[in-house]
Amino acid sequence: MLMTKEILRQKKLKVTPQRLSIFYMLKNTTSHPSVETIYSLLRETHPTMSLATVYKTLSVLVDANLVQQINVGENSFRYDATVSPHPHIICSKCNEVHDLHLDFVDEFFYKVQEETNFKLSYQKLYFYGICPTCQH
Amino acid sequence: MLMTKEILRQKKLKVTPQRLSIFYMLKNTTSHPSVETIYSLLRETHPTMSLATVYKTLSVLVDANLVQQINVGENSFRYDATVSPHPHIICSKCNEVHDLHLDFVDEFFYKVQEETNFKLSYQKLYFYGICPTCQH
DNA sequence: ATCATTGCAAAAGGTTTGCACCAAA
DNA sequence: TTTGGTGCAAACCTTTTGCAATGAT
Repeated sequence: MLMTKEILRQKKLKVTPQRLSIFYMLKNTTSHPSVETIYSLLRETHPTMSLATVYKTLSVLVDANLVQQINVGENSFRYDATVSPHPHIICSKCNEVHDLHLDFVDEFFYKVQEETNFKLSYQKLYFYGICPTCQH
Repeated sequence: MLMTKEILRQKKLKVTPQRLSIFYMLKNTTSHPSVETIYSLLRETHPTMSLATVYKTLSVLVDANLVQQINVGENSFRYDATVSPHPHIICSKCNEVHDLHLDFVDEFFYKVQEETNFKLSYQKLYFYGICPTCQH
């Protein structure tokens, strides 16, 4: 919990219980939750927290580059406290979203930059299929 | 125009002026328009077409695999009549979305499949940066 | 003639905003 | 004490839905 507080201070963000709890929860899940999911889970421990606060807090965390927003093809966003540019893989059956850490991603990034003459800043890579568990 | 009609017939979709015009326009643009853009452009030539029809038609075309839906991080979808799984590159300044045709994409796809044991069906790859024109 | 598609309006998400109150610094 | 965050409700925007009228086969 201390760590979380310090990171917020470092970014010159006011430290509030709401911000702490949202950021802390995102750092401790691999499920890439949506706003609705974050809200319902935190309601259990923070009954007064409003949906608007969740939205506002996430926006602040994204702007501070502490959290990234992803869109996997649903009509809502999901959030990920791992901000390094890593690909995501989505199971079309159970709809779970997993992080991928692949060593050849950077190489790919630079190849694209070279071929296009864009000045690239980041990438979002999504892979869709059936996960090993759901294949049975 | 004949081509468009035939493709719809082939997919056993009823051929209507609305479907023809939406599909035809998507096949003849590289701008990856949103529903709103498609609707306003087509209103000029088809004043009675409704927004709901644009949504329903796009849904039909996506299901028939004649059009793909992409989400580039906006809170709305864009549409692309090139259905082969190619990456997109987005300029963060002018917000234009371009197709990328890279020979090493397939290789990348199979590498991910091998490493993850997923049975992959498709991928969505987005690159973000500043385009050559906007760099000046 | 049949049955799917269209257009309209209403409803349903998801997200944003304005403002009074409250809490962090 | 000041500044900015929170919570509530209303508004907004994109997308979906129900249904009667219309059009494609």
